Amino acid sequence: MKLTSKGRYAVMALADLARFDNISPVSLRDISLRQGISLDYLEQIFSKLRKKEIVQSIRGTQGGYVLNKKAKDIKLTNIFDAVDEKVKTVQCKKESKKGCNGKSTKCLTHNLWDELENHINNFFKEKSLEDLVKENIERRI
Amino acid sequence: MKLTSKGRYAVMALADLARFDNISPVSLRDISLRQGISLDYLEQIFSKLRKKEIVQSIRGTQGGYVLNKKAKDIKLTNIFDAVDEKVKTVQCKKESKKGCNGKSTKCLTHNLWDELENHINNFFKEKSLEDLVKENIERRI
DNA sequence: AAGATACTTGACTATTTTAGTCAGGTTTAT
DNA sequence: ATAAACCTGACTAAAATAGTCAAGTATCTT
Ligand code: FES
Ligand code: FES
Repeated sequence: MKLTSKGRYAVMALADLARFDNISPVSLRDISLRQGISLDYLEQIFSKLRKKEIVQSIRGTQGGYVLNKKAKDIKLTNIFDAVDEKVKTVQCKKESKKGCNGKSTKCLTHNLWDELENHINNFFKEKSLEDLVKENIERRI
Repeated sequence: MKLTSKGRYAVMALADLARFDNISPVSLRDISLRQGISLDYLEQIFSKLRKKEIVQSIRGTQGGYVLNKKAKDIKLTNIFDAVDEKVKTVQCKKESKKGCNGKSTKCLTHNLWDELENHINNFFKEKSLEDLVKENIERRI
């Protein structure tokens, strides 16, 4: 069970963005250099973030991206949702009555994995981008 | 972020095993049929579980596997450990002082992912095989 | 108006990981 | 003897991931 780069980079890039976007738009090039993430890959990620209205783009020279909401209103859930980083623990389709083994009842572990999924998602629902930025400022002092 | 089959099957198979192993050894063939898991794959998994002393094997006709500890002393952590299903959220090497971006300090999100890793592992540390068996018995009533 | 910067889009590909399969064993109860 | 079941290691197909690449378009600065 591991976190993929897409999710990791999305949060990392937004954490970087959130520190400066009140001054001026932040270009992906800068984020790429500061965070060591491929520019082309960042573009894919920000395209999704923009479509889900987490960031706003400003084209042209001196352009870049800015947050589209307050940092405290952007939860990790929203970010992960936007870039399709999903938590998947059960194997079956949740809506279906059928189990993952093809049988007509849910398997022995279905409830367990469902609990796990909720457990993980709770973490993402609680944490906001603001929490992350604050923590980094404190560390720096 | 998703759970892999290896971890899922390991727990599923042990949950099945735990229900009957007090009567007689449970053969992988039976588990394979009941849970719909490939026999060959189960053998790989149980080889690891045996090496980590979670199950004990009994060879020959009428053989099979039995738990090597009490169900309440087998935590999900132990199972996942045995089959190398690890939770990996940070990208860097934890021991190292270096960050995942190659720089000399940890990245902006390192602490966040570390928290997440602990959050998930706590779930695995608390849940035992006994919990799982009990839950299934209750559901059945 | 020109040039540079930076966003936009979609297709393509290499690498890695996962999820098995396969072929050949060995042990032991009956 | 023979069948049931464990044991081992190597091999492979499929899927997912993590990018790259190419060809744009918009806007600011000079
Ligand atoms: S995970 Fe849902 S039935 Fe097995
Ligand atoms: S995850 Fe550890 S430094 Fe980025």
